[in-house]
Amino acid sequence: MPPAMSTPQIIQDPSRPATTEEAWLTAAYDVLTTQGVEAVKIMPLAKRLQVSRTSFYWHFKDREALLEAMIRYWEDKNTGTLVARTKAYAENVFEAVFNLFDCWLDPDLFDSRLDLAIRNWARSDPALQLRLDQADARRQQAMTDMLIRFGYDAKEAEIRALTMIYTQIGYISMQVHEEEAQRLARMPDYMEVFTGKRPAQSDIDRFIARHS
Amino acid sequence: MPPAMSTPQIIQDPSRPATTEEAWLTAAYDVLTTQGVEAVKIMPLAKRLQVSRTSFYWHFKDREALLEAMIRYWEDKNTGTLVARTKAYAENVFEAVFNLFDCWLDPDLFDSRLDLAIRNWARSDPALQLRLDQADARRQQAMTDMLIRFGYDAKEAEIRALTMIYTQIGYISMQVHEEEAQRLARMPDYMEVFTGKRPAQSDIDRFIARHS
DNA sequence: GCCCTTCTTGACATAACTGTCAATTCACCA
DNA sequence: TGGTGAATTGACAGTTATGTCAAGAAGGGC
Repeated sequence: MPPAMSTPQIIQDPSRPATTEEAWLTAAYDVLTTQGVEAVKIMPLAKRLQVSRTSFYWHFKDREALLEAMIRYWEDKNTGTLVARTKAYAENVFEAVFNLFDCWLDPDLFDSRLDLAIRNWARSDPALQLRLDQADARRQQAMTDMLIRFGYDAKEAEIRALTMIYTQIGYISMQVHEEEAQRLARMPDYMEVFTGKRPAQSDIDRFIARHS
Repeated sequence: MPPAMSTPQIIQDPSRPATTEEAWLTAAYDVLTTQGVEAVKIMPLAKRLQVSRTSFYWHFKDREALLEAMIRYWEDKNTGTLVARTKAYAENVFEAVFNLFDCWLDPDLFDSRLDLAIRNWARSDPALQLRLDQADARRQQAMTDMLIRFGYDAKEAEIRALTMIYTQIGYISMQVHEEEAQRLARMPDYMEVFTGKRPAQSDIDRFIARHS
């Protein structure tokens, strides 16, 4: 396996990729998130990178290996951060859910485009679907546990966790294009729907403040 | 344009397709909903149908035309039914939202697999994305109006409508596989999250009754 | 029986993609 | 300067898809 497969963090590097290998990875990431797996083809990527198509095979065994690198990156990143977020310090349920909302707003915490791409891809790849199901189960458990910690009974916590998850995925899936400000402004209302309670103005202010 | 393009209802016909043209349509529909547009290719479809690949071109101008038929079918069906459902008779908001839940439970009312497929497809097809955005706007408006009719103020109605839409799409997108019974059992809890109020037992009973 | 419309087919032309391999370039360093 | 390993390349071989066309089958009406 090529070295970069275990450290595909490069993908997020804002600077222009340093090595050709990184260039292949970022290009693949780009196409994967905008057009789906089917569009991740060596020939077009080579054209875009202004590089010989066959040089790809020096860095990666085959197309499969490139795609595997994408999955690794996703696994390392998305679910991990989300689950960690449910365990972050919070004085009340509003603070806890606002912590989750951060993932919604900050691309560094949760890569929603990639999440969607992986999801679509998994639909025609049973092995990937399995990994995805496991990731989803972890996310759901973590969110349910969080709500239970703040006093919801198990059944209600589960439904509310599911609502949050589905809403997030639905939002991503629908490719909503809201103004940043509007999105932020709506958060307190979502909060009320998700928790069933109205947050204190101080909770809202703290949340808004850290996103400005 | 081939005749069937304006009447692709055949897709839902439970019986084995009568004509070859219908066979192409149902096969395309099948692949589209399970594997995505990219997988809708003439050659594999021909293989599956045990028919010559080239006979396709007698029925349809080209691959494009087949895909257009899929879009037409989706447009004719999904948004139309959903919007109609928001206008159905209801004595209170619970009854109204339960009417919407019907779409969730009854594949005849709303084809969620197709909806998801169209959504993914639209990500790499700007023209389709436009049509999809219009459909989404219609759905959202209809649901918001419904909630306003039952006493929610405009802003709250909008957020609650969005939550319902995102939850639905998220549920579809995540390919959840719940037992029919569990799914049904959870509906009253979702109801409470979505409306912010607890439904009367009679509303629940009426809903459960019509899904047995 | 014959024709005409409907539908199906195989041969042909073309394009895009994948992967292998041996030859070549490049950059560094001893 | 010359050698060595890292990286790149073009030619080759193979697969899968698209679409055109002219020839052929199937089945009814006269």
